[in-house]
Amino acid sequence: MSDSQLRTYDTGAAAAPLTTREKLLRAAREVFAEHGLAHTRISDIAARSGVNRERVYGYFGSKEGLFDAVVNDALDELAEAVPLTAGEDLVEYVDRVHEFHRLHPQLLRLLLWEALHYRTEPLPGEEERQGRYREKVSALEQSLGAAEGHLQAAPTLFILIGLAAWPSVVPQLARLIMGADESENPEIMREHVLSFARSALRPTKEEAGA
Amino acid sequence: MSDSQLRTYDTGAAAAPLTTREKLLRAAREVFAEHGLAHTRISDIAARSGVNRERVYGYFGSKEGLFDAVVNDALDELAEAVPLTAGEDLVEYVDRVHEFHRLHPQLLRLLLWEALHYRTEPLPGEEERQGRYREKVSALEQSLGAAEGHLQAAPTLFILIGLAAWPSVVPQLARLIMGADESENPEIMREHVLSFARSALRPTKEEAGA
DNA sequence: ATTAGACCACCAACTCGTTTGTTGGTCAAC
DNA sequence: GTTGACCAACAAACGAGTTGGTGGTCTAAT
Repeated sequence: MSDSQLRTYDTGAAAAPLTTREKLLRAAREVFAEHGLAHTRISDIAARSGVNRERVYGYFGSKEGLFDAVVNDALDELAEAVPLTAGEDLVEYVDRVHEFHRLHPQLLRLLLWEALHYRTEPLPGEEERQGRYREKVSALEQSLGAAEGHLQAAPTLFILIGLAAWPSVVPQLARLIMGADESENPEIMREHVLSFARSALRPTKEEAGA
Repeated sequence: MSDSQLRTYDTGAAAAPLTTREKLLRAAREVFAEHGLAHTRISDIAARSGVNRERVYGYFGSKEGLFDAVVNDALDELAEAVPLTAGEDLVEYVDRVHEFHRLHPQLLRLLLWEALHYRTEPLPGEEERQGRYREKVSALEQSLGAAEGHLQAAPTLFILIGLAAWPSVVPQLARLIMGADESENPEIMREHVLSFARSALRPTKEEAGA
C-alpha cells in the first residue's frame, strides 16, 4: 500500500486540503491516463495541478517515478473499491467490477499504458500485486460452490475480470460492432455482460442433477 | 482495403522481393507494436527496415501517416486470417481468434496503442471497419441456432472476441493471477478460454428441452 | 516577544540531448 | 531521362531535468 491514497472515489469524509504531493498525484493520474507515459509533458501536470513543475522532481525524482507512484496509488484504490468477499455471488462481483471500470475508465487506461510499456518484464511492485490477487483467488475458491465445481478459481477470476472490463478496455470496438446507441448505453451493456456471466456460471447438467 | 498488404502470416506463395514501401511497413509494424506511437523513433524504423529515414516522408508524409497505414494494413490481415463463416461452430471461432492473437501479439498491441491514442474520437477508417464487423455479425446471426436463441449476435461477437483476446491483451495480469507456469502454457490457457466459451454458449434448459 | 533555522514552495533561466521533418545533391536502373 | 533510392547535413522545436535565488511559515531556542 502506498502511504498516500487519493481516495478520489470516496463519497464523504472531511475534505482535508490536498498536500502538494497529492495535488501532483491527482493531476498526474488524469494526464497520464489520457496521454500515456511518453506523450505526457511534466509541464501539463504542473499546470493542471497548479503546482510548480520543479516539485515533481523533489517528490518523485523523475517522470517515471511519478508514473509508478500514480499507478500504485490507483491500484490501492481499485483493491479497496472492489473487494471480493468469500462466498459472494460471482455475477454480482462481475457487476461491481464492470460498474467500477465504467465509472472510472482512467484506471484501466493507466494500467493498459503500463502494460504496453512494460511488455512482459516484471512490473514495479509485482509481488505486492500478486499478494492481492492471491487473496482474491482464495476468496473465490470459497465462492465456487458445488454448482460451479467445473471451474478453477484462478483462471475463472482472470476471465471474469476480463469480461467485466472489456467494454471499458475497447469502447471503440464495442461501438464498431454494436453501434454507438447500444454500446454507449450503460444498462444495455451491463445486461449483456451479466447475462453472459450468468450463462457461463450456471451449473452443468450433472451439477444440477446432483 | 489498403493496397499493399504484407501478408506476414501467409505460409507459402512465391516470396516476391519487398518493395521499399513494404519494407518500411513491415519494420514499422514491429517497432510501433513494441513502443507505441510516441516512443517510436523514425530512425529506428529506418534502421530496422534498411531503408533511408527520408523515404518515410516520401511515402507516408509523417510519423502518424505511417502509423495509420500500419494499422490499416494489419487490420486487413486480421480480417483475412480469421474469418467467421456463417453456420460455423462458435467455440471454434473463439479458438481461432485466440490462437491468432497468441501467435501474433503485435497486432493487438498495435490496436491497443491506437485505441488509447484516439480515445473515443472516431478512428481513421471507421466506416470501413464497421462494414467488416457488420458482415461478421450477420454471419454470426446464422450461426446462432435454436440452441443459442437467448443470445444476440452483435454483443455476443463483441464479448467472444474479448474472451479470446484477453490473455494476449493483459498477459501480465494473467501471470499475476494464475502464475507464470499456467498463464504461459498455451494449451492450459486455451483450455480455460474454450471451456469458458463452451459454458457460456451451451443451451439453456428450455432450449435443451425444446 | 524575537529571532534563527528548517522546511517548503515558487519562479525563471539554462543545459542539453533528442527527434521530426526538410533539402539539395549524387547515383544506379529501367 | 525519369524514377526512386541513398546520403549528409541542417533547422527548429521540444521537453526533461537542474540550479540558484526568493519568500513565506512554523517551531524552538534565546
